[in-house]
Amino acid sequence: MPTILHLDMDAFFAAAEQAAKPSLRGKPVIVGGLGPRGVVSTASYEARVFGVRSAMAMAQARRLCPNAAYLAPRFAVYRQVSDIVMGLLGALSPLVEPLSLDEAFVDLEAGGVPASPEAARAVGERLRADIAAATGLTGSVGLAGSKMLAKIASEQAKPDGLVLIEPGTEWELLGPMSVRTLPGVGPATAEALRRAGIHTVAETREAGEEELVRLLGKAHGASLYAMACGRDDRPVVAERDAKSVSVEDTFDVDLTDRTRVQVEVARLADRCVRRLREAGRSGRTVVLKVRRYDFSTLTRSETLRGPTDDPAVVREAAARLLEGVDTTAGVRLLGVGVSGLADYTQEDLFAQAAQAAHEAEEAQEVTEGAGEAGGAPEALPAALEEGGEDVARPRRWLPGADVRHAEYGAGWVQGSGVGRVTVRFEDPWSAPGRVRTFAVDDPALEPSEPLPLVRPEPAAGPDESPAIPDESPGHDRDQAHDQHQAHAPDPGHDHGPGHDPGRAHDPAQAHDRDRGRAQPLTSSP
DNA sequence: TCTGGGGTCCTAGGACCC
DNA sequence: TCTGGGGTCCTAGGACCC
Repeated sequence: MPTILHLDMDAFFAAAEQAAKPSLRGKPVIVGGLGPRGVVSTASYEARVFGVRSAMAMAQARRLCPNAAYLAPRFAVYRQVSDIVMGLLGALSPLVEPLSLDEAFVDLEAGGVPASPEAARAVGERLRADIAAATGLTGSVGLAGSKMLAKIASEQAKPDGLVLIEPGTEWELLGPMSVRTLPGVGPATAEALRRAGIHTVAETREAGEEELVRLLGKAHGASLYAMACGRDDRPVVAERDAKSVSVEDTFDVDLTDRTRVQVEVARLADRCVRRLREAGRSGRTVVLKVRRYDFSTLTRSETLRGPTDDPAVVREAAARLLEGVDTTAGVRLLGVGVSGLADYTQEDLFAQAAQAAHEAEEAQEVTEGAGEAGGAPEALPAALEEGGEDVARPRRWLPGADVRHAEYGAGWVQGSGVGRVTVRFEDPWSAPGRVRTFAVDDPALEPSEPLPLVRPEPAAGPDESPAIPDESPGHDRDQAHDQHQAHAPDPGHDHGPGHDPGRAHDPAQAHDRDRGRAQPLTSSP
């Protein structure tokens, strides 16, 4: 019986941008890292027509689709939308397993949905309608008796559809499909299977478990055989505790200066600890990751005597690990992680005491003013340094970013370069807006918070409308927009000078691997 | 202008212990 | 005292996923 539902939002990041920016609807939109080493997170269906795909180098995307809008990801927006969607899933069942911001499994049986195809289909269709109403975006739903099949179903449903796999039809359905369809089969496994003459799921079954174990190892071979036979009893697991926390940066230009490498490792250690603390955790194993100029990657790790969330301890461990790594030929990526996580409360007393002493010391330093470079390690200096080296640092206007102009109201950055920034003035509920250009340091222009994609209900009953956090006061501004003539956008070309080379642009990104045919998006509510 | 960032799980060898 | 046989922890690397 189809008791598992898999939801996958369609071209999530790109669709959210199209919903937020009326001038981009129906046009190719590519969201990802905009720097010289960026990759595509999500391409809208209009961009996929040109061959642009997730995980593709941004440089290649620009060659394939030079007229697309190229935007930096706005995670705050995607998280907001995701929270709304996950909330709708939570209403279906207590057993919801999010896989990412835009994807989740739901155990319908645990939610008391009757075990019939009709009931499952009805729930799925209603969910899709609710998502469209609450977010303005479309999602695809797969329904089946297992996680694997539900996911295959949602893939087939894309975009904006629903597919239910009737129990008893799995064997036939799976047989002709590529081995790559099965979870856990990536490029390496597919290649190993290909060399053995195995291309399809049917051929995988025919090979037999023993042969697969011989080819791929015990765990992998056995699970692959089960999957190929349509057997998948993995349960839907609600909330799993994170097992590690890590941060990494790819640099626009390879680092060769040893001191610079050391500085970056210290910064990463601080960022990592900040995230660790936000999660209320501490960890025992510190991991340093180094990707060299030739893309070869190595990790070095050290396990401490007890868990810590002390930035100085992590920084020192990372620095020690770096000592054993030759970086003279150039480093393209550095990362610092912590694993062996424990709850903060399990922090050993000794470390806690040291930590407390440290913080006291540090508080003092801060009050003493611009303390720098002292032998004493300062905790979390990068946190302050990041935005804080204020004064004359020119503002960076990332394509896609929300802005507000004193006179023209809400808009977003279309591009910037040679001392100018181009802004399109429109909001999620307006008609396509007009473009204006300003000096990058125009005081009337300032960064602003994203607006919700769906206009909040004019406060009727507090219980009625979906919860959209409204953190931007005064979003009903004047702004009469020019209806006609939203000329074709052509943003993003000129992210040109004005960015600091040697520094990564958009460290955080995520993925959206859905594939499918092109189809115009209906993103307005 | 080749190849992001944040995770999970598995394997394999050596240390160490019983 | 010639080569045992687990278990567990640690480290390093790799595949895979979104």
